[in-house]
Amino acid sequence: MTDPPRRRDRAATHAALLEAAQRRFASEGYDAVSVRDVAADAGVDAALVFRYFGSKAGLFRAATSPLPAPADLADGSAEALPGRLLRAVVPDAGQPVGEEQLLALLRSSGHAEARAQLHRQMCDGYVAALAELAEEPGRDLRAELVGALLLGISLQRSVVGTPALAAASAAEIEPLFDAAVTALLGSTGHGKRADSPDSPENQGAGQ
Amino acid sequence: MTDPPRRRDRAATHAALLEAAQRRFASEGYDAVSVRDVAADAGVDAALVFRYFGSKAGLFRAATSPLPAPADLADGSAEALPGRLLRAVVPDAGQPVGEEQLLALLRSSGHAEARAQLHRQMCDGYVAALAELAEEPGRDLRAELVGALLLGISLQRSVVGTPALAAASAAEIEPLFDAAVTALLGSTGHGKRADSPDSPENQGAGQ
DNA sequence: GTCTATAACAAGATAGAC
DNA sequence: GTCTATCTTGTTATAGAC
Repeated sequence: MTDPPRRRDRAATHAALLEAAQRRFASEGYDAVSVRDVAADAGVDAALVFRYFGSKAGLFRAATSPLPAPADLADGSAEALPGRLLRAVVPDAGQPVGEEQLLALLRSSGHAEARAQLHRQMCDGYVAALAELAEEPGRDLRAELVGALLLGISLQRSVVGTPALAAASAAEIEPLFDAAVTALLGSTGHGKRADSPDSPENQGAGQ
Repeated sequence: MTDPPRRRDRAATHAALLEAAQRRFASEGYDAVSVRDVAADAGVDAALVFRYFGSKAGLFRAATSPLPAPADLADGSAEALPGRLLRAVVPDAGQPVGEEQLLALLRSSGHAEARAQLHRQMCDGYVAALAELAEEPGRDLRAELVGALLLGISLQRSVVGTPALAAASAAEIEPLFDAAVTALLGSTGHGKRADSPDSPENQGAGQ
């Protein structure tokens, strides 16, 4: 779909296959897309998939492993982290970051492998970083609830398609999102605000 | 899987097929389960599926349409609605309400039909009821964000499997959830609490 | 020698004929 | 209700172009 069918370039074919797989898996899920589909999208033959990725499962693994780097979310000021997370989920410039990979994993969550990867990425990445900001008691629970909100926002926008959320920009969502995150991370229902100088800026992500 | 293989009862066969389909579609998604699978679970032949439901798609439609009644969520006091929603998503008695249907729809969301049904159920049911409680400006956006939180909680528990949320009971989650809902529904970031006697108890669900 | 396409295989799917 | 035709799937072996 990118070039005339003849393209004798190992790297380019590999990349085209991977990109096509990311799009297909994200929009249709693992089972609904055949290796012939992604090969056709990439403009090459299906046999190439096995030559470069070993199997369909290998292709899926390669297409879904580069989830949005959790390291990028950990650096920077701690108080601004929720905002960074929000912009990662609802990009302003229209540039999707890891939305496709997340969708691919979710739509393929009937498979244990996809579920395991989703679990790892979520727990070790997002939730661990958020737990640094949460207060006791229930630090982990608080962090996971913020993660749930982010996950829900992403899903509402991409698959459920609720009108207001799908049309809203990050700037419009941010005030509400911030208030909710503050309520979830702070003391139980006391309406604690983020401007309290707690400064938990140690970013060790201690598991 | 329920009875000896011979059972000449139209209604019982129909019900057994439907129940098996709900479980299978929820745990594996539309594409991963074959009509043979659900027929075997129901203890009948695969051809019966086509006799009773017309096609595989018809079976899926029948298995996913009875989402948790949105009417049950609309009656009762308006302030208690978030709590009712939470208990619908994380049941105390271990009895999943509409979780299976939600999972089935999500795992099959690569198909436009499943996505459309998900959209309808979400928008016309949950979000419409929640919008009654939200303040301006951004009433719809506020309601959809609460819906996103609920959706995310359900997903974290069932597919992602984040530890704290999966192990928590509704009673443990409720204080945090309530604080977040209050923040989302109330005025922008002013930390408005639910105990304000706004009393929007008109339950007309005027679409 | 390396990259790509053709062709064929076994297994399993849906669906319709009996 | 059973059986079976037809199609699609993932995958491999083989042959062809650069």
